Amino acid sequence: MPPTTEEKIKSAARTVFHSKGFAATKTRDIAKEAGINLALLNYYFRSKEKLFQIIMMDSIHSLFQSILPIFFEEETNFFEKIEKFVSLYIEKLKTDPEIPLFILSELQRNPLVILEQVPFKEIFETSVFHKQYESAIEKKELNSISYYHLLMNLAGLTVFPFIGKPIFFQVGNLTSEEFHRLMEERKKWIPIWIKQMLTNELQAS
Amino acid sequence: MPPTTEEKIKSAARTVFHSKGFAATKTRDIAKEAGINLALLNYYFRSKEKLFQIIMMDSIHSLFQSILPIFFEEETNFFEKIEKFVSLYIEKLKTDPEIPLFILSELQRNPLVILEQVPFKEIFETSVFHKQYESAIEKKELNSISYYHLLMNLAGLTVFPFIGKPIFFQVGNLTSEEFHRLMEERKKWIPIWIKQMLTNELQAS
DNA sequence: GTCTATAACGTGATAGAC
DNA sequence: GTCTATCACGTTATAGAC
Repeated sequence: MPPTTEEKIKSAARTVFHSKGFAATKTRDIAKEAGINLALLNYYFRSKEKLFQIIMMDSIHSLFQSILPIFFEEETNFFEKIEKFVSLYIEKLKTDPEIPLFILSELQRNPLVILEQVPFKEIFETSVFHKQYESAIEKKELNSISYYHLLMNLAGLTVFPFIGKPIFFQVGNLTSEEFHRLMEERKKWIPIWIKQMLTNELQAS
Repeated sequence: MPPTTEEKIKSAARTVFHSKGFAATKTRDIAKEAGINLALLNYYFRSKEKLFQIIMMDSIHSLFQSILPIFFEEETNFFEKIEKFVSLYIEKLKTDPEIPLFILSELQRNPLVILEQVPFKEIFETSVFHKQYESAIEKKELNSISYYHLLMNLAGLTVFPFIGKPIFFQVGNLTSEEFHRLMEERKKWIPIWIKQMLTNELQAS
């Protein structure tokens, strides 16, 4: 079944918006990428703004839908959740590496539209993951480090390599294959590093 | 001494470019922010593009000039350099939190202009920091983890909280004061975490 | 150096034929 | 549904008075 015109436009819009952002994207670029006429874009989506909102919501959804259930699982423990999250997220970012920077860039310029629609807060506060963390802290099984530090470390270690990719490529003449190999290694390392942070004796200097 | 007109324009341009990026910035916004007439912008800087290049080079310079010398010091050891870097960088990012996202966003859309002018590669390959790392690996004082992992972890842990700030604020109703307190804590924790990664027994699962 | 007025152009969107 | 042609507007940049 060949893609419909609507799908061709959405797919082209995703590509162009992801790489250039809203302001730098011309509707003509999208039409050209989709191999259709400019007028069709407005016929199907009314305006550039409407089309963008759809792509943005799709992008957020595609980035979070796969990993959210992990944090709400009852049958896995705290560190198993971290392992699953890191593996799945790196896998996702290997195929769509531009999405985080896309979201974060547009977020700075238009916070409300995005943040209002994504219940980050509820997600993290009410998750089983959060409960397991609090419980482990209370039982002194884990070092008492702020939950925010944990989230920042998890996100920073997992996502940042993809955001800073062009710089790392420049620093090391890294090829795409080498980069992917490094990301595969990180699937194993990041959970180990996180576990160390939370369980080892921490000697403040 | 009051700021010259040229300085007022540059300062306004920095503010607006940093928050909106090149494409979304209108020269009228800059003129208004600077409290001057639109024509003056072209009188002093010829074009929006030229003005942007100046701001971009300034931003890169301001983000790297303070931390680069650290990596080339002869008198400090490997872990002392990490401590100094983290402290200085977080301090810098507390006053200019938008610069990393600004650079990374524009980088994706226009890699050459930026990467050509910043010798990241030389910086890291020829640094004393890199030599100390290689030497410690050879003497088996450190776990043999790729240098890229080290750079990614260092950058991810330090910079990512500032890039993802709006999300963390949403997740936790974090106030600006609490965020700054967390960043102060990270000045101490990040070097410790990095040291653990490099020196502790790492049990692969 | 600084301003007002305006030229030149690009872009989002629509009208209307097919 | 899809196209060509065109409108309406905003934006960058400049001309020219002061």
